[in-house]
Formats: sequence, structure tokens, C-alpha cells
Amino acid sequence: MRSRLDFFRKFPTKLNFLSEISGMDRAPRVFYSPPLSKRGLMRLSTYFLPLLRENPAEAQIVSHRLMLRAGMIRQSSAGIYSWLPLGLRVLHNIEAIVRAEQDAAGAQELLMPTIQPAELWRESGRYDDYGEEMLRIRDRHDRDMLYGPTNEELITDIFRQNIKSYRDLPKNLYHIQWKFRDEVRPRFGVMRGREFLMKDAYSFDLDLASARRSYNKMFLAYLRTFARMGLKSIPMRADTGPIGGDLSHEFIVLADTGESQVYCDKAWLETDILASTVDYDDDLQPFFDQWTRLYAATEEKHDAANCSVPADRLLAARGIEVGQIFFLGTKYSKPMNAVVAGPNGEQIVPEMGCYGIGVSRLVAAIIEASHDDAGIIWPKSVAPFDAGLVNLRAGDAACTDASDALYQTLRNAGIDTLYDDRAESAGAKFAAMDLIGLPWQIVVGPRGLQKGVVEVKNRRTGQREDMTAETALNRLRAAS
RNA sequence: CGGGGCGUAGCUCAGCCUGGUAGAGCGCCAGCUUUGGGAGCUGGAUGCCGGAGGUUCGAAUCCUCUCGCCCCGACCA
Repeated sequence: MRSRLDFFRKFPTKLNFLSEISGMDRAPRVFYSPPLSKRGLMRLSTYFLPLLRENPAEAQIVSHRLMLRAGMIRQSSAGIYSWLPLGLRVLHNIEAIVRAEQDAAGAQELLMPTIQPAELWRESGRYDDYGEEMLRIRDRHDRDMLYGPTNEELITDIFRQNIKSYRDLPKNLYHIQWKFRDEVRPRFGVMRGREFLMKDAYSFDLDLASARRSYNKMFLAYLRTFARMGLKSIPMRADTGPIGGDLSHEFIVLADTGESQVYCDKAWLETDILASTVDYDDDLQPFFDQWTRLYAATEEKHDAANCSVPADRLLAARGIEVGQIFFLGTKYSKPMNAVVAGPNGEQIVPEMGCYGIGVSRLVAAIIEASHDDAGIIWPKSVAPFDAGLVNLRAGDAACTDASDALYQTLRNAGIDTLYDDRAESAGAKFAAMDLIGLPWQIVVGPRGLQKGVVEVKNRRTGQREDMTAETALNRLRAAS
């Protein structure tokens, strides 16, 4: 402690401002921007992408196997993973879509810490209720802390400290943060990890009608969010579970390898949320009613005997839960005394809602829903790169020159490209590209060069087509 | 938390039963030859056989304990 004081005496506080030390306040406010040609060169010869040829023994489901094989993640301990460059790119893309749609729905992003004080959880009563799943920590001062499994208490605390008037409502606050739940049995890679990235939003409203509007906004936002990732999600009425409240929907993505058995009306397959022009400011109740009219139930809720859907229209499928929304009522606001003053000075206990999206789980869910025997097939909205450029013969000067030139052209055109410039055999390169699943592959080889063409392959359809480099560029431009 | 299984080279695995100087394929490194769907040849490197203790002249192998990981179930964004 003594030495710290000495330090501050020696260096007066104002010298802690960089500008005062170096005169940077006079420096022009222009940041160094490297030329495009130097920015983030993504050459496979130097990119950190450890691919596995064989399936790791511990991975059972396809998304876990492919994420390991494609060099996206590596396990650190049970249910805890490091995200390698390729995986992190996908995670960021998914995060961006979630964020964009939350913002559009009127939610505001903030960031709460991963470590929380036990005190708040004692207020809500959950410190004792939550059980072994919550990772409890004691700091050096013997204070009880915990690694947050969720954030209702913390957001309610922030709310009550800073929002005092009915005029400030409604509010919807969200963050995207790592959570920890000490699952007894983590499995399936990031599908059910102990540490996971989650978007959680919390709404505060003056009355039930307003809370209902907040709920409906998130309902729409969720349908749109998943659709933008190329996923068809189906909202299913759900149990509220230990979080509480009495209105809740799970958003299930259909995938053959999904964890839960679900039943729904086949008409769900025909729906297209992105075609809907409904706006967040509209009255969303008719929309909500329409989108909950069709039958959909998880195995727990499904009752074959009393199912309203005729057998020929009933679809039995596997599904993955990628999000859940809850109406909470005053479950947290009341015990934690989060109140605002009403128009007449009366105290109003806000109605709350909470809304979760499993961001890291979505990476796995998308793979489960979109892959083939050769590897991943990324929807373009979340793909780690728009395209892969393959120099089929890295030892050949003409091939390399043409590939280098095309790489520059693609980059200048804003097409995010991973350039395979390795001296590998053709087969190995094709296999690697298929495995990591970029939407487009552009193959530059000696055979095509003689005819003045490159080959463009669509990963999803498998269709391959020869065209000039210029046409290829236009094709990719049009596609992105 | 109940039940089951597995820890040997970067990966997939053999060796263990029946103790006797650590293995294969792929990957990695070097060289040469190849080159349009995971190339060939030659040479090379790589292991506290998960950890600790015990039995034994001698332990990857047998015994005890322990740690880690995976699977089924219950639980779960």
C-alpha cells in the first residue's frame, strides 16, 4: 500500500493523462490506417487453422466433430473451450446479427460482469435455491462471489439504483456475456458447455399491457434473428422453469441431430418470417397470435391423444433450443425493491421479462442444421469468410501470379477471402475447403488458366462452373 | 448425482489377459519425384504409457489410491 502511494506522489495524477505527457492533444485525430493490401492477410500458409483429418474420439455429434476438425475450437476442460480464429469469426458474426436485431427491437446494449456478489442473490433468494450449478467463489477478503449463470439480480440492481421515474419506462437492456453453469454433465461440445456465450435481455414495464408489448417485440426479434442465420426456428410454449413467471416460449431449430423430440404442424415449414413486413412499432399482438396459432410442442408438452393437428399434418422431428423468452412479472423487482415513482408519486413495481439466446450454442446449431458428409456448409450471413481462393499449384509461377492477383482483386472488392496458398496436393485443398464450408470456392489451376478461366464452386449446391476471373468477381459480388 | 467406458506420439489406435529395453497408420521435419478430389519413394524427429504409492530382480502390463475425459440416465440457454 505504501509503495502505491509513493507512486502517485511521484507521478502527479495529471501526468497520467497521455495527452499531457506527449502533447498528443495537439496531434491530428487521424488514426493510422494500413493500406488495404496489408490488412489482415488471410493466407492459409500462415493462418492458424489446425485441421484434423480424423474424428477426435471424444466428439459424438456432428457439430462437435466438425468444429474440432475444422479448427474452430479446442477443449480446455469438460464443457470449456477455446475459440480458435475460424470459430471466433463465426461467433462474432452470430453475435453481430443478434445485436443488430436486439437494437432494432429497441433494446439497449450494456455489459455486466461475469463475477457477481452473492449479496444480490441472497436478496432474491436464489443464492440458496440455485444449487450446485452455480460456481461459487470466495475472494481474498472472504466475500462470497459467484460466476454468473444469469443476470436477473444484477440488472435489477442496476435498474433500481438508476431508474426512479415511470417516465423512464419502458426499458429493455441486454448484454452478450459469458456465463458459467456448472453442469453435472457437459456434452456435445459447445452445444452444452459449462461456459457459454449468451445474449440476455431484461425488460422493465409499468404495467402488464406494456410488458406484453415488450414480450412480443422480443418474440418477433427472435424469429428474425434465427432466420437471418439461415435457421427456421419454431416458437413453442414452454415451462417457465426455475426462472419463474408464467408466459414463456422456447425457440426450437429443427435439425436431425437435435437433442429434443418435437412435434409441429407441417405448415411451419412453409412459413417465412423474413417475408413479413411487420414493424417493431406496430401492434404486435395480431402477429404474435398468428405465429402461435400453428401447433408446436416439445415432447414434454406434446400429447398425441389430444393433439389438435391431424396426423397427416403432424411433423415429428428433432430440435435444438436456441432461445427462450420469459415473462417474469415482479419476481425480481418486488423482493429487490426495484420501484419507480408513478405520476401521482405512488410507487410502482415494474413488470419484468427476460430473454435469452445461446450465442455459442448457435454456432453448433447452425452446423447441425447445415452440413454434409464433407463438412460444414455455412449460411453466408455467419460464414467465417465469404469465399475461399484455392491456388491449386502453389509451385507454379503462372498459377501463383494469377491467384495472388485475384486475391487482391477480391479483397479490394470487399469480399472476405481465405486464400489457400499452401503447397498441398489438390485433393487435400479441396477437402479442407469443403470441411470449413465457406459459401464459395474459387479454384485457380493450370488447366483453367490455359483457357483463361477459374472454377467457381457453390459449397451448398456443389455446382461448379468455369468462368473468367472477372465474371467470378461479379458473381461473388452479387451473392454478397 | 446413479450406471458404464476410456486415459500409450499431434490424431486414430494396437500392445495389457500371460510382467522382460515402446509400436502401427495418418500427421510433422528434410530431400527427390509428383500435382484437378485427402500423392509416391527415401531418410528423420516425437512419448514422465494421466499421476502417486505398492508387489517384483524387473511394471504400459499386476494391486491400491487418485486425477482427467467420454457415453447412457436424471438436469439444462
